[in-house]
Amino acid sequence: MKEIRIADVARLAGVSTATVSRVLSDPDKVRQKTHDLVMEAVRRSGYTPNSTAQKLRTRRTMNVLVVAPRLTNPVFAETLRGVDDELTQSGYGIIIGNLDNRREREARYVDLALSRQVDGVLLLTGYIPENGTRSMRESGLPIVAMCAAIDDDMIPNVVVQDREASRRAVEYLARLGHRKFGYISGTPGSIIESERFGGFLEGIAAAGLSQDEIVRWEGPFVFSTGVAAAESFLQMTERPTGIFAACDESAIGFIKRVRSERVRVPQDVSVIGFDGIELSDYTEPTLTTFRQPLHELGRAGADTLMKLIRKEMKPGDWNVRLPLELLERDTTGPVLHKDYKSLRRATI
Amino acid sequence: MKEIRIADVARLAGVSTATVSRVLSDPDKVRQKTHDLVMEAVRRSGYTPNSTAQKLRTRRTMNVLVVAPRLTNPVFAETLRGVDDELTQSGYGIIIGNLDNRREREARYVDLALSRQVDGVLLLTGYIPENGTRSMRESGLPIVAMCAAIDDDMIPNVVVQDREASRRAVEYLARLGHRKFGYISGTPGSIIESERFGGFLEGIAAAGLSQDEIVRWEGPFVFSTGVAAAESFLQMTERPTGIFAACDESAIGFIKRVRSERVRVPQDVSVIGFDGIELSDYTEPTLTTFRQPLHELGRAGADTLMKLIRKEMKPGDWNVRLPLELLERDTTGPVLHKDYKSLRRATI
DNA sequence: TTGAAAGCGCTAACAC
DNA sequence: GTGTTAGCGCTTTCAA
Repeated sequence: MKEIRIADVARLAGVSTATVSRVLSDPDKVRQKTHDLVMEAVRRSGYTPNSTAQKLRTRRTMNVLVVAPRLTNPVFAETLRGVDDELTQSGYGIIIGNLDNRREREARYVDLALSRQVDGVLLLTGYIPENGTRSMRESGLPIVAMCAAIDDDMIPNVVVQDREASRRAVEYLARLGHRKFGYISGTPGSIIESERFGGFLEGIAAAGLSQDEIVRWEGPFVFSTGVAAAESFLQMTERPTGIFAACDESAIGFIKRVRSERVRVPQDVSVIGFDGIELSDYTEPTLTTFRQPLHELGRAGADTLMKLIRKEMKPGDWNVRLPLELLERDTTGPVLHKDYKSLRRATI
Repeated sequence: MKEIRIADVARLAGVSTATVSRVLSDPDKVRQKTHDLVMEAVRRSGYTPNSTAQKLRTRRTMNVLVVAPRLTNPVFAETLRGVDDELTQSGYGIIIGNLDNRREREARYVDLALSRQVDGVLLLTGYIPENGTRSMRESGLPIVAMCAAIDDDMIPNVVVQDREASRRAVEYLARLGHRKFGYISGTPGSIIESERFGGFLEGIAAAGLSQDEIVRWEGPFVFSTGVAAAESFLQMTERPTGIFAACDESAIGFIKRVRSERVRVPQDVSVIGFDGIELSDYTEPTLTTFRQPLHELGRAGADTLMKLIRKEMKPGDWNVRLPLELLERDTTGPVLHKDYKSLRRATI
């Protein structure tokens, strides 16, 4: 089976290759009669343009690279859908750069950018990938950061207000009368974790509290981190009454564990999560949390990249910071001092 | 920032473009001194070859398309890792075609193949994708089917022996004395389901039993299908003693539900699953099941495609059928008629 | 409205 | 060992 080239179609239709090309890319530039003639030839021959040749000639690949730490993470998956929606609309394809949490896999995608297999890059990593020698930045391609701000004039940030929301979480608990706080962390060292913890501390300071008053439990962004935090919590004699978990999974883990020891939520302890995953609305009691606008984030990031690629904006032109929505549900409530003390006697 | 081309490097090193190309692709063909000279120029200029131009010239994209029904399915995820291992070794990249269970998404990937953006295709779909007008087959690209056999001389099958294993499952239960069987299906209409049910029926026939003796519960490949099957099972007066579930998830759902009604596994009912997912070894009791050689499947499929691309084999040359391994664990055992009857009186 | 021709950046014959 | 040169298949001036 021989490859069909544009010249074959041109010959079949009795026109030049230029005309065939015009019919396929901009039909209005061609007489109706010619158009029909060419389309018939295309159909008869089963011609599809060779995309590599198109790319070389137009110097556009119509592909965008999306680099993510780990695909199975539902947060990234949902963001990716937003990206997909926007990009598909603009006729762009997506090449997924899945790091699978291993930094050595970055090199591959740096090379992809350097060798111009994509027209732009969306970073869900929080940092700029490197291949040992060179950074993706050197590709000169438009890049948009979509997971924590990257401090680089050439890279617009389209992010969620993690820090602000974390601060608001503390304010919210403080307004309910809470004075003693617990913080369940996410993956130590990750950008998201440090943003959220930073916001949490800001909230503590704003409430006029000392950092000595808080308890911090460390662990990755998973259910069991919350369970471990709960174990520690249950051992304490002076328990915090307001718990902020850096992700819903650990909030849910925490609640499940303390409830099994007859600690009441929210009467004895208020818990607020982060992310607004689907499950948070199905738990008993339903989880108070911040909903991340992931789909919007995906769309906004992709939209920004499109503008950058089309040179409709310059990198410094704007930084988007999307707000999170507080979902006031049933795991938070006012402090009830008496109940809390009697409970402590009963369960310790 | 101007693009650096091979001519720039050539000028910088004082050699021809052909020499630069040789240094980069086949260093042995060039004198050591020239090699060093060129490499220095490459480093100084920060040159990376334009991959689109390479592709057009060599007529190879060094990319393979992998089409999968749904990425979040752990079965596909694990197969994909095997594919990745093999392909990376050969210097090939992967373009993931995720259908997300929506057939209309096929078109995109058919076009990808037709426009020659890949050198070959790995199908985890069980059928050949189409775009409404044309089939991926018309691309003329090498294709390998890795999920149920596709009956096409041009497409080698590298598959797992679903049918045989299902038959063996029944044989195994029959050997333990079971005569009354239940079948918990997977997604109705899917190729995998029909293969497994087909094998199950073969086993029933081979055991000299009638199809009237069996109970079949329908539902997708998920946990809740097993739970629903269990509800139905619990209502029965003449319960089957041997249950074959078309996937581990539903086997686990079934077991969990019946155990909560004091039905003992395996004393009252034997259950055998399919796939050998990680969880199957963590349940209580541990699940008897067939382990799918997913990683090997991925490697074998990718290896076959590589051979096809390199023209080291013709499509009809071989069809691989990988056997599944029976993991005899704790949810299967001999029939105990007496216990079973007394139990029935107690729980109904 | 259409055609001729140049050239995107690279590799691989072929010649030296 | 190295250079010269002819394309890979397409789009896009430019001229008619």
